[in-house]
Amino acid sequence: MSLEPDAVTQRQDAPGKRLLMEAALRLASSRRSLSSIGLRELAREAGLNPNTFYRHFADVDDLGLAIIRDIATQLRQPLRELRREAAGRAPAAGGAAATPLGLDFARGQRVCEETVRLFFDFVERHPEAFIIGVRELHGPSAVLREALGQVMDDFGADMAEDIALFRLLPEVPAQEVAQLSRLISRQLFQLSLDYLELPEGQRGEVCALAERQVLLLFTGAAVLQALGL
Amino acid sequence: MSLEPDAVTQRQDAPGKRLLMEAALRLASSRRSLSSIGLRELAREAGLNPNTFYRHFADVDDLGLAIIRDIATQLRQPLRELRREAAGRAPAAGGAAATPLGLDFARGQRVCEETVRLFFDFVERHPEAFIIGVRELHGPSAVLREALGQVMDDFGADMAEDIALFRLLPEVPAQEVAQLSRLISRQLFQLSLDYLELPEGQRGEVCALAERQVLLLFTGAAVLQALGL
DNA sequence: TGTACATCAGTGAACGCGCGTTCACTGATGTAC
DNA sequence: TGTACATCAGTGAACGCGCGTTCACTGATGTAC
Repeated sequence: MSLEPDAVTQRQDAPGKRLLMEAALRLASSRRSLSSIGLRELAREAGLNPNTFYRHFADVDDLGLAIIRDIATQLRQPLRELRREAAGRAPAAGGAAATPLGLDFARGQRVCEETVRLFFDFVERHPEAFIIGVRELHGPSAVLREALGQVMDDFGADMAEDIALFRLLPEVPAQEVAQLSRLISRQLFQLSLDYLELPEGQRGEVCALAERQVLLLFTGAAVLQALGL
Repeated sequence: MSLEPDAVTQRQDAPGKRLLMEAALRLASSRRSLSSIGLRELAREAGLNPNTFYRHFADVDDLGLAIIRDIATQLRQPLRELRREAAGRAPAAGGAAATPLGLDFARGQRVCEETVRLFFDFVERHPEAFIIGVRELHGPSAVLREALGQVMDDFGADMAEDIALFRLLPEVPAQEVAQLSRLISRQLFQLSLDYLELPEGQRGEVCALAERQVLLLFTGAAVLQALGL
């Protein structure tokens, strides 16, 4: 079950296939959208014959799907581990006195901070993946949009599972947590682009903004639930 | 000051320029991203000679900017009016008893519902504008991204101004309201794509989800403020 | 162990086509006198 | 009021180029017997 993150699709692939996917990653993140990459442009970037493309992919959408699957596999498991690491480092509060509205604010805040910070560290190490992911989520190809929507929802589902596991929102029903997680997941992905666009020095601001927003959403969900709305 | 929404740039423009912009709107929303539209493809769609493009625009980004300016002008004022209409229809609660945490929940909820519903009605009448807006916000052209980011922030600033005007978050400082408004503004634009992608029957769900999210954010902001975090 | 054959990633030349861009032109509208 | 000229949106032909796709080929690897 737990293979090395980048081994699943890549190790057994032909070198040319890998070269093409890496070239597409490079081109799509810096210059253009995935669907508008030219086949010859791609081959040039990969240092291969234009024709080689057809040995591995039916068309550009096919390549896009392969890349998305690859990215999703590379990101999903590490992101879970990040979250569990963060939750593990922020122990639960002692008494019920510290938990108004059934919310352990201090712990929630610490987990948010930790997770968000680790998330953006991770963004910094995989810029292309995030640029392409967010861009194609609203891109012109319906096939890729759908695939990426699914990936995002999977991330959201993971997050919801962890929120339940660590009892971060004990009073809130599962379906609400799921919606909240999807919203946070998408929002963090959006912010990852802002993060990458800024120069080194100002990235901390995006991080702080994200922490604040996540805390805001957790609080809102807990309070609305407590008020029975 | 208050010109007709679509008169500002269009009435004085040459017919060919209008035809080209409308053709680009049609193509970019249905098929491709703005920056990947071919100049001849565009001319064909507009029923004009390919050459005519150069009479009005320097390059494709130039056309994109013109379209964005046009869209922003068409949307901004009507959106404000929508919000004021909604706020006007939801009168303030009577006593302080109904306003725990300094929040008039009943009124806030009604204003959210009304505004969000009117917003999605509006989305339904201008689908191309929203599709292009959100797509290019994360598209490959840095020039267009920047221009659209500015537009979104302007929308957010309008919203913040109205929140202050109608005293929907009286306890929350202006800067927090501004951040909250930007977040809501972006989130609603994102959701507008989901809305448009669904068939008629399921669109209500997106609307309900949006209402819930906006309420969640308002609540979170008010509570965090009240708790002094 | 050796030989014959199949598989398959990658090559290189060639095709027809649509692209962006240029040029010189037309014809309508506005303006000077 | 009429004539001459300038402006400018839109036209049509032509250019060279890079594109996607095809074909027949090579050479390495694996496999059957």
